[in-house]
Amino acid sequence: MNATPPWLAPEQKAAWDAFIRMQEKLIGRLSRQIQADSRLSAADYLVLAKLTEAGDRMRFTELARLLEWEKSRMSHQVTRMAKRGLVAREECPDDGRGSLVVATPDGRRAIEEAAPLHVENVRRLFVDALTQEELDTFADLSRRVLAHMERQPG
Amino acid sequence: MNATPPWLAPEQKAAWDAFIRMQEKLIGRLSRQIQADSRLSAADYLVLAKLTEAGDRMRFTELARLLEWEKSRMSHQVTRMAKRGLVAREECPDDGRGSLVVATPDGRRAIEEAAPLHVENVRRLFVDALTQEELDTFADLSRRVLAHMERQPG
DNA sequence: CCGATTTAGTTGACGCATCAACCACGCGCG
DNA sequence: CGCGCGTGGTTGATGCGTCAACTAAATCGG
Repeated sequence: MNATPPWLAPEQKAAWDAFIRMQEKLIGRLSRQIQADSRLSAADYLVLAKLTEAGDRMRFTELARLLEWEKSRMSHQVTRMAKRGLVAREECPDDGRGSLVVATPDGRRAIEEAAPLHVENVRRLFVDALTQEELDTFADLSRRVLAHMERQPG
Repeated sequence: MNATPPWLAPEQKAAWDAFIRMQEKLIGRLSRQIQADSRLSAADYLVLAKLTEAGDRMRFTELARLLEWEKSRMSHQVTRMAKRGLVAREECPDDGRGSLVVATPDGRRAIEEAAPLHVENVRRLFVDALTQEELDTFADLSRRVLAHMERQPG
């Protein structure tokens, strides 16, 4: 007896639906805004943000690790960005296999222009929706879910 | 004076980061699980779920409206799904421009197989992470953010 | 009834994400 | 030394999502 049923209880489903709808709209709007406001995609933004935060030059794998991206994803992304002049690849002196990713001046300029606009959108769409206390609660629950997931397989 | 600064306060940034990290991992895992557990993509799943919920046959635009998808996205998706035999397009008798999307028997079978597995993953990764009270709080805050966004332009 | 506009849907190009297969270098061990 | 393996990274195929441009049918105003 007492097998878990193959559906969610209504209150559980309600919570899940609310989260999914919010999350989709929020992420969707923000990434379209980045595109529209700057010459960067959301992915470009993330890469350049990490990269410039760390002195404009980083080991490929380290960058992938910080973003929690697969190496293949990172590689494709760097290829596209290099083609558009936002970053460059450099050989790694310490390790013949390795490569370094470097932000170009143009890449640096692009993120410096994009960042305030993006932050403003995050504020407008998300931060301003809740009080600080509510934000804290929300963050706390998010971290709980994250921690829970990290204990789960697959 | 009192211009909003071009960055977030640390407590605000902390909340934002926690949410983003959780959301990325959760959505990523779930959609990879759907792919692995069934012959459906996450997008296929959503389409077939709505479609079968509504009697296996729906007006194209209505389907797009329910999922809050752009028509172009819907159209590409239906094309891919039709190619794989999960749905079919039919002409709309009432409106010469219109088209109907119909779940095929194979599509119906696919979602019936996939649904319990997906629900179980949602439960395992998300629902089980929190108490019902916490889920309610989380849902409430999500709905508040959603409502706030809907009052915002762009 | 005719022309203008709106609505329904499609298409092509492009960037993004994942998977699987692959290449190349470094390193440890016999 | 040389061989085998792990690691660092690339590549190609395929599906997804967006934008902009387009076709065709419906509808509205005169």
